[in-house]
Amino acid sequence: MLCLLAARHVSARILPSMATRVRFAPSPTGFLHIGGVRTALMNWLYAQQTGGAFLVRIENTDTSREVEAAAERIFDDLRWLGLDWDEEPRFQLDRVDAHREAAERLVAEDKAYVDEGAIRLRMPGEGETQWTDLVKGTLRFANADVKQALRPRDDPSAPGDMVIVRADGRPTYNFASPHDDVLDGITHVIRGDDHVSNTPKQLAVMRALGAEPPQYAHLPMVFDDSGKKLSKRRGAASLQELEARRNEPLVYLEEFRAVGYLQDALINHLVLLGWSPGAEETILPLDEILARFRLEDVNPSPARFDYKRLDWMNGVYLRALAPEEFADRLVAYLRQEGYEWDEARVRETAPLVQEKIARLGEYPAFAGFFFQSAEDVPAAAAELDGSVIAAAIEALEPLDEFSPEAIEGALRPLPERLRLKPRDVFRPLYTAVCGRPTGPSLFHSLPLLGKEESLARLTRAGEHAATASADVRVQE
RNA sequence: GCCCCCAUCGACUAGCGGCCCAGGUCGCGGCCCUUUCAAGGCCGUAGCGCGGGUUCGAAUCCCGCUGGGGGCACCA
Repeated sequence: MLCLLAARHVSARILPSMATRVRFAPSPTGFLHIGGVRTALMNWLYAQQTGGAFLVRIENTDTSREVEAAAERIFDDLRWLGLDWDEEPRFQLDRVDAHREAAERLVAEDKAYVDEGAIRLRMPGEGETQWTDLVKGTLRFANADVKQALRPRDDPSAPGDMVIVRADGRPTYNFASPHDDVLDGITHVIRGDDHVSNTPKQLAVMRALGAEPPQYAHLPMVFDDSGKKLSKRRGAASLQELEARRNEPLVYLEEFRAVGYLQDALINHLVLLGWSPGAEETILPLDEILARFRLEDVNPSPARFDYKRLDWMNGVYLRALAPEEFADRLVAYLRQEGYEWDEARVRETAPLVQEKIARLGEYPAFAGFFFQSAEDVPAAAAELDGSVIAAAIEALEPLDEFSPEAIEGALRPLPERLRLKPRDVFRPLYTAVCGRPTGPSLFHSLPLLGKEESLARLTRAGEHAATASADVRVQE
């Protein structure tokens, strides 16, 4: 038992010395899916750990402006996450000629044949195809079953040989992909679970090509909250757009970016989907992940994407940032999201919100009142309390120095004086100043607004409170 | 329909035959702290899908069932 354990770890260390090459191969359809991001991450981690190369291959079927744009977005997403790749990204379509020639060679060797203009690979009808998957262990398929699956359901007399080049000359995915892997010298194919049943077909291609097959690692799927596969849907790339339909779960990396998650938190959360360091730790900075991640330890069962846990984790990372770093991130984030707010003011207010928000995207709603004038701050009458506000005005009015300490000295005694709970005093005040019952420390926010503006807001809110209660009385 | 995979608290997981009347984290509940809200502290909640084996002993090994998922094209 002991030596078995040892062997497992030894093999993981020895294999890498043979210059591993892995690849992430997204298709350029729309946005980069978060499940794909995890696949990319695990490929990248493996390459980093083994000193190998991480390649990106765009599996495009055509070359259009859309493909170009989608590829560019994928590169941008990977760069944003810090998953930098080696060598120039490949485009599958750039190698159609090579694929076609390889297929023709197979025909010449009688390993494939032409059928109604298409080229089909002769598939073995007996025996089985098996491989040792790095995460799933030994996987085996009866060759007869593989063939059977290749026949259309309504045509049991079909040959059951895989088309590798279509009649129109375009190579098929299950031929192009393994051939690309051969051409790129890929040693480890790390990809989603949904490719398991493609693997025997691709191994058949490898075999026919006379190539040494790579190691395979099939990562379990990522499900959404409801336990279904994270589905593709219309992507949204801006905070406003996402807020408009906030009940939809995020699925694309751009969406996670748009609501203000940090790279480190996202990576930390993603790597914990299907893998655990074994020890009782949850917060793992990248260097820690790099030191401890083992592809062999990824567990084979599917995982749900836990949004609440991500929020918690993002908050942890946000709070751990040095204040200047936090401000930098916030400024960059707001700029990216199109807020043209005064940078100096954002920086001033940043320390007041750092401990309060879990995502950078919460800032506009939480601290937007700093960028509004008294008239624009919404007056939520229900939360207001005229007498409390009047007392606050009275306490603040005489202050010469409008400092946090002075304000605290003036407001802190209010609950006791009014014989109210602190909560019943401060919620109305927050509402008056921030437009909602919660916000960053009043003592620190008011000096930033200035005495005049602060009193203006309180006064205005006081009037609202008065008319509101008058309305109520009239109705009664 | 056929093939393949998976199965520990609500979620992510630790567990590799005795150290487990199952541990950690999120969530949820309570209490404390508190200028609102958070954050923080403390306490609590809750799980080995079912049935058979194997074994002195099983969450851990084997078989079956059930449940979930993935895949079955001249799509990628």
